[in-house]
Amino acid sequence: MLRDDLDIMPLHTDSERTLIKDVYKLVESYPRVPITVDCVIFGFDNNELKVLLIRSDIEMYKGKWSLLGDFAHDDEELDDAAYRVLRERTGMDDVYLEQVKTFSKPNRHPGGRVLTVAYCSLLNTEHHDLKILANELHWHSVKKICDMAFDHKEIMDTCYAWLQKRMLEHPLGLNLLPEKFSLRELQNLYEVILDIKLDRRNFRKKFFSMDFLIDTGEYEDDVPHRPGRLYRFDYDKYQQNKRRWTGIEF
Amino acid sequence: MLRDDLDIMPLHTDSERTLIKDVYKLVESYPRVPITVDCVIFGFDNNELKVLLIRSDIEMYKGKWSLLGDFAHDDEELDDAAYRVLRERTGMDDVYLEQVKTFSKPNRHPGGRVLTVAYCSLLNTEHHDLKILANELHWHSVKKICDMAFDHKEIMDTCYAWLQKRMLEHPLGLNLLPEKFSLRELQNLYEVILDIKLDRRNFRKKFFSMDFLIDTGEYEDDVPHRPGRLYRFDYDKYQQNKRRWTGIEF
DNA sequence: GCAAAAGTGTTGTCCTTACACCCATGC
DNA sequence: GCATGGGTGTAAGGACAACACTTTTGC
Repeated sequence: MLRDDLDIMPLHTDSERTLIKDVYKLVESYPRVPITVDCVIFGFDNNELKVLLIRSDIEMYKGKWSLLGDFAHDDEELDDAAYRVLRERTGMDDVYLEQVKTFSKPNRHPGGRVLTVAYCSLLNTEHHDLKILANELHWHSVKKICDMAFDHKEIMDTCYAWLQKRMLEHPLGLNLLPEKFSLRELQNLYEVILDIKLDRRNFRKKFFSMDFLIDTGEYEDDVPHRPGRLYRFDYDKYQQNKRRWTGIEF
Repeated sequence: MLRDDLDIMPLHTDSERTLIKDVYKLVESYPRVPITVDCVIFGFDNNELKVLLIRSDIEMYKGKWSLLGDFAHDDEELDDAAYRVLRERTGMDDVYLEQVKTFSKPNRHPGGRVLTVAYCSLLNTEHHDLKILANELHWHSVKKICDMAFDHKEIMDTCYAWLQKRMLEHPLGLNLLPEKFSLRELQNLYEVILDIKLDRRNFRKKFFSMDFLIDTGEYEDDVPHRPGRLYRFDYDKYQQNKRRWTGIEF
């Protein structure tokens, strides 16, 4: 077929068109828009999925809760901006972070058009208790929160749905648990986030067959019943077997 | 636990903080960035996955191929901007279009910082032959294309990977076929895009069991062998059963 | 000793895979 | 009549779901 040849077609028509030489001038002619990043930072505590929020400092949203965000600095890649927000607010480096979606409704910000790029972050609440009381920064139950500033509820809902889907494809949830965890904790995590009930025996079988849990030999402490074994996530083994991993199905 | 009470916590500290009253001034203080949308428009023709490209009109990318894109107009939502680009270039409304990812490397555009939001679009090449010859707009084999302007190769690769994954979750591929298609065409589509080989009988069984193909009663024409039946996609039935749909696995 | 959760195996069912032969059409 | 792909059914194996009892610890 003729079309197959297009990739090596000579540049016969370039000379007929006017090419743009001054790319700076070109870019200058584009309209410009303020850009922010907003981080939906999930944590898991007390058998609930939590999200880290701050009180909005905008008068018209007085009392409402807001995602952690900031505008993107000049020449700052958006991933870096999101990491910066995380670092500034939680003091944590090295957390799970992924871009989810860009929100662009013209009236989503009352002060004029502002685009925002939503990021989803997962972290273990135990490591971050120290800074929580400053700045009205608090963990909120994802299920209960409803009154949020801007379109932040919509952004949070989008990220939650994204997380639910994503958790079935990768063992992301482990980012929400402490380094050592029991299988019960792991199962609770899946049950709560996916809002389903699972059979304990089948759940154990499934995860053991995936073969990336390391038995630490240690046991739970401070539980009013028989303590369970504690496991660690074998990140290397997961990376190796990643190709074979096709996801979880419940 | 105490944290459960946070959602109904009184606004005791609001009075101590300075609230922002002038939101316009706030937004004005943000740095502004030019935003574009880029559409990765896939088509399926001659048993190949194709992508619709235009010759770059920027001198330093002379001869290279470029995605179809444009800057976002003032107060234009990005989805609308992407639709506008599609409409202007292909004359088609009502095509599949979805936001994929935002690209923000500071040096991705030689004329200065420009963010771009990538969209993936799927359309049936048969309907768009008319406008293809204008403007150096052409369909290119996704596998063969390599020399592209800006970071458009990376964007295309990202959208292609996204499509591969997404096709297993939803019957997206049907957007790439004509309204009436044979099962052989459908299987070719999956085999080519996912780069796998499938058993013909099992493929048929799988799709019939999904129960959203309507037998038109018509048959292929112009084939040098026994003609196959033609089917249509039952969009309504798919919508109804969407909840039960958990994806395809090969 | 009692309450509460940990830990463990088996069976049936369903879904997936592998595989071979006849049929309709164009030439 | 022959080449090409269309159309169909079955059997074996593997994955998943359902299910109950014993063990260990705290109190």
